[in-house]
Amino acid sequence: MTRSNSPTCGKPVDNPDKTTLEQVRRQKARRLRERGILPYASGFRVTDPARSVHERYGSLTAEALEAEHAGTRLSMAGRLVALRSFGKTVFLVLRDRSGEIQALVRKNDLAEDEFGLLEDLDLGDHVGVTGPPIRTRTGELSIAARSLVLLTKSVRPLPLKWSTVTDVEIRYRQRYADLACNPDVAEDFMARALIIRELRAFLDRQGFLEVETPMAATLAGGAAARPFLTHHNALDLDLYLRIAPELYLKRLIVGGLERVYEIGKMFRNEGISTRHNPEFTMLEFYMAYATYEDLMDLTEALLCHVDERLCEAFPRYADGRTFRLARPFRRIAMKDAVVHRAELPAGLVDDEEGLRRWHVERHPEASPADRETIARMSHGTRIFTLFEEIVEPSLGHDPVFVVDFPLDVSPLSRKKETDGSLVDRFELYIEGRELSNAFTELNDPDDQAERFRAQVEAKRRGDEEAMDFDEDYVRALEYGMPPPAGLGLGIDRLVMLLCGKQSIRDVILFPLMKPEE
RNA sequence: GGGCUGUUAGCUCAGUUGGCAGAGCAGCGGACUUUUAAUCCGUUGGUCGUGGGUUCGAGCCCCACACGGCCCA
Repeated sequence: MTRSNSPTCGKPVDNPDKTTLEQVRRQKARRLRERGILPYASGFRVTDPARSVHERYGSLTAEALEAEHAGTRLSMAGRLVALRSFGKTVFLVLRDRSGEIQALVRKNDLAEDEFGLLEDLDLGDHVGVTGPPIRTRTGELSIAARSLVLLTKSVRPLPLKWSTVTDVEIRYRQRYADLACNPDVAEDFMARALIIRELRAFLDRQGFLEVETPMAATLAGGAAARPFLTHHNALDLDLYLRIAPELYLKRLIVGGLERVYEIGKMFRNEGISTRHNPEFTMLEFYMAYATYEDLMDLTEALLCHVDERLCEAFPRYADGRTFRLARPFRRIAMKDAVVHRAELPAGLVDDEEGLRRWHVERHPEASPADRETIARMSHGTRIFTLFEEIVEPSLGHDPVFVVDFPLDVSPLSRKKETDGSLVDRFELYIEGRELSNAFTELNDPDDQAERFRAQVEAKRRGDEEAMDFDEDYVRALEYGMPPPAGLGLGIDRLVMLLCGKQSIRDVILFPLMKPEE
């Protein structure tokens, strides 16, 4: 037989003829074919998923079921996850996407050849049963099988009993096996879907329009990151995969859409870690006539709404949390936080030369090249760096808005009217990790052009994450952008946070893995 | 990129000083018409991640590589 090698799954497709367990299952499939039973059937009318059987009959006694439902014919299909045989009575447990239900199979209730099917069933097969709801002697709600059909033979064994798949390498490379063996994992992804659904619901109610902007374009802007390069053959054109939708969404604000959002994949050509996957999902929204302060309020409301819905549907995610989403979230100014946390002498934070010396002296063990980098950074970049070094690790568990970022690290944000070295921007930290980044948008085309020129200069000096000059974007600003504020929020990190996952790979169905071999 | 660490049966894992490759579950054969990880009797199953090296002898020691995990940059 032939099998294709998928790129994410190099070796697991070993030679099936080498494992006895598979040979046995294939042998059973052959036997069934010889008896005229197809091991891979087509279709089955399911009218009663596991959960609905429990919901409808779970409160009825054995006597009530016997008296009122002896003639009821339920129909359910699922994966066989347990089989207990007593010779002429066999208990099956079937799992579908809604839950599990037991089927009681008695020899006397079935046609002769149908009962014989059990000989050739294995854990992992998909089967369909029909029959009335009953309660067994030990009180378990079950379907008393009047018919039993094999729908799909599983020729590769899954661990469905004592053990399960825990090896993360198998879990991420063969997510299908992970999902089939670990119902909690399926629930994690239902939670992810719910979170995204509720983000949309909240924004839709606020009058935002969901839009889609290009994933492949000739410029990669809107964030500091290295892009992936791809190629359009017909146009013989190099294209970048997007690193952020920001500049497109703001073009739509120029166009008058006023409130827009996009949820989609971003691609950043960087390393892999428990918090980074090269492709990830981000929400960005932009709102005309709003400021970053308005967005802090909106963000609090958004996150509290989503979390409330999540915990209603899946209460287990509220257990064991170390943070609390209680409004209003704490707000601190970046410079104040650095001064306070680093216990800087009065005035030093505004003394460019003095702060440089202080910063260099903080790193006596640094290599000459690193000391040179530290010495050369701009004053604003230095304050931002000191924030990351000194303040970030001590932010605590609860949500904190860090506000008033240096201009030098914010090429797209509007300058503060009271202090041109700062911008109207915040980042939201929860559990000490950055979750969201937002600012009042720069809508002055000349200022924007100047910031792009600074980025181009930084790129020329070797900063691979600096942006290119986006002339079309500046042209858009020249038409006039109603003053907006905008926010970006990492969906994967939000799901990690709300669902208590330590690795981004636990919230991405198919995380990037190196090919095996 | 650096440090530490893991890879043994389908799954989860033991494996002593370097001396015949182990367990539970799954599987296979048998008993059993109300079980809940059913039970009982019997039993099969291995390229010890890959490739070298040391040794009379390597799952174990050494080197390289592959793929993971954790920490750091």
